[in-house]
Amino acid sequence: MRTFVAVADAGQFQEAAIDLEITQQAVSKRVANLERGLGVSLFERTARGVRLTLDGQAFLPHARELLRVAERAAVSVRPGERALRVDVLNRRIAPAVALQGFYRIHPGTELDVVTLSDANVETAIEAVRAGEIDATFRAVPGDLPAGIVAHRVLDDPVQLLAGPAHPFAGARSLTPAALAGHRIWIPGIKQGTEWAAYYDQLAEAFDLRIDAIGPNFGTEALLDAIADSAGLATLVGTGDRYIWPATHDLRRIPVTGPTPVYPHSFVYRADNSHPTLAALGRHLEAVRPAAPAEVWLPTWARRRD
Amino acid sequence: MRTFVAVADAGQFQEAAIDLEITQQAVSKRVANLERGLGVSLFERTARGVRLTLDGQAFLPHARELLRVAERAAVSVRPGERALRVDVLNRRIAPAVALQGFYRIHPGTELDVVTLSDANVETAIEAVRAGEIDATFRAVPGDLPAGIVAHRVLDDPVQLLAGPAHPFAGARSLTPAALAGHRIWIPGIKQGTEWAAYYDQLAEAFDLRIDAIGPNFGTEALLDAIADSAGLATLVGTGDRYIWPATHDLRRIPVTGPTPVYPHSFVYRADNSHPTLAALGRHLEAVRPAAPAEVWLPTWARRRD
DNA sequence: GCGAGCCACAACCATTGGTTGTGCGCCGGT
DNA sequence: ACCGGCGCACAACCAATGGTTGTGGCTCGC
Repeated sequence: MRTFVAVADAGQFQEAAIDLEITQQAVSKRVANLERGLGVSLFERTARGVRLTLDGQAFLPHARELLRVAERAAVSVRPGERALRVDVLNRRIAPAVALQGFYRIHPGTELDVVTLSDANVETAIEAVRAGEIDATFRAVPGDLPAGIVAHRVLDDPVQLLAGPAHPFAGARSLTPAALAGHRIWIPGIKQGTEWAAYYDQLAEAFDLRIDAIGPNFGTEALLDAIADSAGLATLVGTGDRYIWPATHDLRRIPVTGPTPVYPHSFVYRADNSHPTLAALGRHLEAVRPAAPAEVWLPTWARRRD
Repeated sequence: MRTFVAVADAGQFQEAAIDLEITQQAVSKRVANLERGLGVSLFERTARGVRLTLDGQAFLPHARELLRVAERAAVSVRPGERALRVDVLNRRIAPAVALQGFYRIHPGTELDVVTLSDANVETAIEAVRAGEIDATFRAVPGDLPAGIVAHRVLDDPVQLLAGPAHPFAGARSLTPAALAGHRIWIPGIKQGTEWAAYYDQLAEAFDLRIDAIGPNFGTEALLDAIADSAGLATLVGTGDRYIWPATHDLRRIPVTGPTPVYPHSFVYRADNSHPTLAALGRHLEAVRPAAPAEVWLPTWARRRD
């Protein structure tokens, strides 16, 4: 491909060969192979060099695009000059949606969204410190190491997600206290994470019955189960993006009085000068949702930073 | 790359190997080579298969994009299913600009803009008939073969392009008759083309002195010459896109009373059912410029079709 | 008509990328 | 605790690829 583009630019095999630091015969072979593979002729051979055929002209911009994409792919993993790499707990929760919003406003930005495997807030912060990732969205219960900063950019109100047969299915809103004793499952929760710590404290505060999860068959299975159940519901973030079939007829019921919110912080190294990091930080400030009137937060998050 | 994506999808080398119809060892080698080339590790090897590393996660979307682009590149030259291929006389004149406008409104459309080499209207129409190209923008002086249709989509008013020292440099507009006797060069004109036929008739109608071009050193050289000359000017289309340095201080002077217009037709096969062709046709109708009050057209274009 | 310039073909060889065979580590069942 | 199955990596081997040099034929300009 690179050879094809070089020849198209040079207008002759000879010169392209010099540019590529190979022999003219090698260029000839490469182009012949490419033409054979595509089944069309890309150049008209003339006495003074070559000229693109119609197929060649049509192919050229695609070839250039391919080289661009290949270059970007290589850059995406080259330490030092790589795209901004941001970790999210999973790709369906509010921070991932916020990142998508950022990308929509700044299309073409070099941004890689990843998910650390088997990570909790400590290992994620360690990954930030080590430079493995540029930033992470986490709830931060403890203290931060020196050089790491965190901004509370997304306090996401919790909602009940329930099927049509659930007693609260028709409610406009409900209080956390009203949930006492009801069975609640949380999708994808893992012990030892800050996510679990949050729901542990929430359960304790309002006497909720958040079931320890048995085998995790994935979010789809959970949503299926909720849709069919009169006794089972789940808690999700307002900004989360869970997609379920319309036939499930699931309802989101806001929780107020107080509103439990999940305190997502944007965590990064203070000395990271990646330009996209700064732009993303500004964007997150700008779209920061307004806080509900009366909120419930875990003890470790009550002083807002 | 394909192997990397297959492994990422399958979650293990073994299964990817079956999908790709090669051995597990070959997959292992390919991935190892890719990792060596990139200088990073893409997978964590586990007992039950593999899992993407952070670098792998960042790399994966780029790899998918690369495969998409490669596929599109191959399709672009595959007869029968290829992108709409449209010929323009050159990439700077109004039809090319119109195509760009179409692409801006319909981004991602499979559209290839090409330029037939050494073609005049007859050979271009023959190329349309043969299916080499889907459509061409041409002025059509003669009759069309059966099955080929042409729509006058773009009557482009001619303007004088002159340097600051030219006698008409300060004029707001001028009549074609006023140009009688003045030296005029036309960029890139070739004898035997419909382009030349148009200017031949225009010259005859108003007693213009359109110089047969000597050696053609390209448009840039022509613009340079005009910028410095008091006696030399050129005629360009209103919709043309010629870029020149600001220091040249070139001026476009509208020609009216009557306004010579160049009648670009959109020419294609009536039986071509390419969806993009229909969309492009509709777009061209929609953006069709209003005709000036009093126009001059060559005799063969006076009945508008 | 002839030389210069450029591309294609042929012969040859190093490297690559595939195969088969094998070893090792991890997890799960007995 | 041990054993067996599963899955990846390494080694040896071989065919195919992709480079090289050498040469021939074509076209254009002098």
